[in-house]
Amino acid sequence: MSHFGRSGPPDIRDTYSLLVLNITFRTTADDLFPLFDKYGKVVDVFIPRDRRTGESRGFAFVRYKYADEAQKAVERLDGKVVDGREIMVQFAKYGPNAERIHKGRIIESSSKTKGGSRSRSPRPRHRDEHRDRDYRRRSRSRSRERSDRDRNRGRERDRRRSRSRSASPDHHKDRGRGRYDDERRSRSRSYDSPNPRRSLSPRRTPRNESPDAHNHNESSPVPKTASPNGRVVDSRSPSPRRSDADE
DNA sequence: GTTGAGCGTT
Repeated sequence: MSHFGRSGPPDIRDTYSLLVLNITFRTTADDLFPLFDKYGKVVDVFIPRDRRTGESRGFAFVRYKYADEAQKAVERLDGKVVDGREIMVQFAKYGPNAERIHKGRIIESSSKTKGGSRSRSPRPRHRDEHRDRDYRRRSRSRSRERSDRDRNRGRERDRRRSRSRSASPDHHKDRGRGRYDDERRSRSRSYDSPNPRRSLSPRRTPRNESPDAHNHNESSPVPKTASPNGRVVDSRSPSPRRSDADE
């Protein structure tokens, strides 16, 4: 789905994929193409977008025809400020089919049965990792907090993130229980009180006519329960007055 | 209208 008019990947037989990160959400392939094409022959520029919203995910894939040009583009465009945002250009590590990529080129996994785990290098060496690492670590800390907070209202976003970076497999279990627990707690706070009768007592609304007020007092829609003491107790409204008198 | 770690489409 690039501006080339071709559907899907054009030809990945001898192309070198570059991953462009930290780009703006409004940056399109057309904006990156002229930038990358100046440093070499760009075969295709693809920007993954969200299936539902269709918004850009913040990164793009640029495929070069030659590795040397791709390498040059990486060193040239990496760190370049595009649209007011510093982009990060690096060789793609993973292919479209989850195939491993070596130096940007796709390597057939069937050729070699290498049990290379993707999480082997969570943070490949960067150009300036001595200070970049600390900077990014701090930045990610804030992100994590924000993500955890936003996860309460938007889980789909998180699901999209958890493609390979799944935090912990225990979350899927805790999620269901935690959600129910939250509801139960909320319910408990709302209804269950240290003293339910006192809670309902202050709810005196003489002017506010109850839903059953228009039903006339002769026919009460609410059955009244007679206490052993002989006192009539309303099962729906536990007699605020009596409660007040007793207490 | 927002967001900011990461790896991809017919």
